Amino acid sequence: MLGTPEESLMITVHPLLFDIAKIAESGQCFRLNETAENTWTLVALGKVLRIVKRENGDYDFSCGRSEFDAVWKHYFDLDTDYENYYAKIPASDRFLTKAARYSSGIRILNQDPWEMLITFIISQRKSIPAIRTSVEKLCERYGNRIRYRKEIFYSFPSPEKLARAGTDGILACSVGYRAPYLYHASRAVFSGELDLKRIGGLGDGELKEVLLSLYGVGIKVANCVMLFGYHRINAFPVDVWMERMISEHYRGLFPAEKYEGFAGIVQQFIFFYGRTYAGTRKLDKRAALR
DNA sequence: TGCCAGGCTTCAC
DNA sequence: GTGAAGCATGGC
Repeated sequence: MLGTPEESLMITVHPLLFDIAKIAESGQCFRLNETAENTWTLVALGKVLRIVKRENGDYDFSCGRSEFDAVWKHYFDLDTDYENYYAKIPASDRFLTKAARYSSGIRILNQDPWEMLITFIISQRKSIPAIRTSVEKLCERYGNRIRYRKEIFYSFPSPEKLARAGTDGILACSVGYRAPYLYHASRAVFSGELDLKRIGGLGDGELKEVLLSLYGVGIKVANCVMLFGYHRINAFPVDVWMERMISEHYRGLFPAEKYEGFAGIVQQFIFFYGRTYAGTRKLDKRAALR
């Protein structure tokens, strides 16, 4: 029996400074999961992509060259030379140097602004595993079915689907008090009152202003949407982990102006380092005190 | 079982 | 303008 086209397509690449495991755990995307040893499955842009990491560092992407070049190369930000960013971190900042080294391979993905808006409204006061759960419920309930290698996945729901779901429908996805926020955003986009493509043409300041005008979107969520949905790499989201790191290592004041133009990338290094490495140590300490 | 989580809106003052 | 209270619910 002949396989489907998707089964027969594969491309092998070896991007520099690219680590899919770290990206999956970096807190910027919630639908990239390690589904088997050295194998990750991504649902994004209405597609399913499987990525396998080989022992020699090569990556197999389950798509053809044309799709890789047209879609995924940009999605994973593979045209950007991250070496430039690492080079700009002064050795005098030992903490940031360590965090950047630890986070080496993370890239800021080019994700869908609509998905980022909804996902990061959900994210407030939720842990990353809990965000994944809510997002997945939302997709299963209101997304489109995608059949891939005999498995069923679900695309991210459209603004129309969520707007028609209403607050009660959205509430069934474990989003709690955020349901009205999600409903309002969905209505705004579906009605055309908020044109996510058009605002992509605005400058950073104006873009942030528009995002902040949405019910349920504050400074943190606006910065996340800017960084992860509009690739405004100077956006600098500060959550409880960032506050913790800044408090511990910068006496409460991070010199973001030193990293003008790419502060968001530096932020991602600190966040990832804080939440995984330093965060684990913190948990270990707690366990030791019990 | 209780605490915490990629925060925001509302309401006193 | 500023600070505190209240908010739903899953994961550990």
